[in-house]
Amino acid sequence: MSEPFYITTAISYPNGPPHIGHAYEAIAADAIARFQRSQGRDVRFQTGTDEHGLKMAQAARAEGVEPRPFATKMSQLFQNMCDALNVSYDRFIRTSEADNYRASQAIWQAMEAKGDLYLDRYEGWYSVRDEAYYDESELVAGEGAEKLSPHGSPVEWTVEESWFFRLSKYQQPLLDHYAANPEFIRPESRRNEVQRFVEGGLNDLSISRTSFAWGVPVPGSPEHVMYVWLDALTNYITGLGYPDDTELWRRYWPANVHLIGKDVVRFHAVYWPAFLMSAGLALPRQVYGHGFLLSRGEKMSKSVGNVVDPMVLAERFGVDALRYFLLREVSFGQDGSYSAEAIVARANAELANSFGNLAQRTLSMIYKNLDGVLPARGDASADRELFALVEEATKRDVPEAFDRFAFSLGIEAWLKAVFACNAYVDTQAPWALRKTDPERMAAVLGTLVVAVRELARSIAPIVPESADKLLALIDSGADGAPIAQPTPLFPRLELEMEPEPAQ
RNA sequence: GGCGGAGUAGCUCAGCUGGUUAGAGCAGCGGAAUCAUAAUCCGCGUGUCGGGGGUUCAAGUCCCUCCUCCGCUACCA
Repeated sequence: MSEPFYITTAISYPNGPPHIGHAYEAIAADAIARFQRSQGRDVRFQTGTDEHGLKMAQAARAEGVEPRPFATKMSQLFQNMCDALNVSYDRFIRTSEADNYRASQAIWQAMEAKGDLYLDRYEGWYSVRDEAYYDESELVAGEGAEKLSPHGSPVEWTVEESWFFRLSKYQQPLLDHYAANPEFIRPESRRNEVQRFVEGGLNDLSISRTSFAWGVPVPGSPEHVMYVWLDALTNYITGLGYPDDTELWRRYWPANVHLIGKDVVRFHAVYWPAFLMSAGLALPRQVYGHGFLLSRGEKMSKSVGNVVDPMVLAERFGVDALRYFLLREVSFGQDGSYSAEAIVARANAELANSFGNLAQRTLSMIYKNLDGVLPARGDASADRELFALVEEATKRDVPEAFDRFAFSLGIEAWLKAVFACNAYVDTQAPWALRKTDPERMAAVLGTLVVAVRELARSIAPIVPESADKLLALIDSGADGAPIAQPTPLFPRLELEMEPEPAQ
């Protein structure tokens, strides 16, 4: 049986519709999942929505509905997005599902049994909007005598009975784990940040709330619901059947990678492993904090009005063009920038012109000059050279890069092979051979079709729909049957004038 | 304030433990070709490697310092 590979995205908080950042993470995770499958790994891929907490309850109230139906409606938007973007998840999990309640309560009880939970009073300046308590010293002055959080939101003095988790107890164990597992937090820069943070000392963590009811009830304390991050993080093991000793659980835990945004690194690299240690469970092998997507170099926010709906982009440019752009343009792990011009430029130059046209000119010549029957590959030195080059890219460079999530480097290596194929077409000039040496023409086209097939397989994790379509056409001629007339794989995109963004 | 990262051709960036004339892609300019989605191929880069100082036979690559930007984090009040 092949080696298991469990990958998760962060689960999205659906108090608003999905934006391009959600799409980016889902697409990246999907590319990893598809790539690992192509390498023969037994992949399990989970994504979903994180639906509890005060902000969801408030968003529901603002629409005059109960939290649960509201969450159901919003969650559906995220699942629709994943489906539209060809995100090949095995499970789309919702933290409000019954099995997540059971798993969250089970991990709670395991932590409690360990003696790591205690009841205390929590008091301080609480910001509803930030969903966080602040120290007096962190507050800033607003208009008049008003006190505001560091983010400028109103705060009020709140006293709450709360369950606490002895996070402080895990400071050293966490540091030991980071030291023993250098790959636990990636990229390197995030690892350093987390390490400094933990070295600075950890306070115990308040992990229950009594001020609202939309959450997982705390076992034995029905007036408490769990801190939203606790049941959110639990989703990663809920999806495998925890607390039951299931086949999924034994096979896929610990996860190979939690793919997350850099903003939630602390929850995944500090709190989550501490919870797991407390509950006596294995820790994930890696937490990878990717960068943010910026709009023309600027942060996206509702107030600036530059928030991008991924579904609109997918519709306008095509799912594969969008997927390709995001993984090609952005150096994974770092922040990256998006613009319509950049998508059009990349998609046209690399997908439509370089690769799409290579496939089209190759298959079109076969269709027109060889009655659509795929010829055998050639064995001249030029053919062998091209092969060696394509193999080097598709069998070595691309997989090596994709394996460590270096998508843009992998795609670059892939492109080099595509360029080489186009150069080969030009120097071999099969259209001239048609008259002078038809046999050689067939050999050249045979060489090309094999190369194109390899290239399509290699890029399939990034642009699955187009690659599969091309592979299906080529494979339809595997047994000597004539292939159908090829049609362009990637459309050339137009950059239409768009109205000024709404202010 | 502390810690960390970044500042290299018009644009996006590679440049590991210091060593021949500092690289790639895009854009731009010139040429070739015409099978193909007017797509492709070939050729062309004299850049103060953020500023200054230093170590060294030799520094983009190490040290000091300054400037700018970003991330994490703290404190003052």
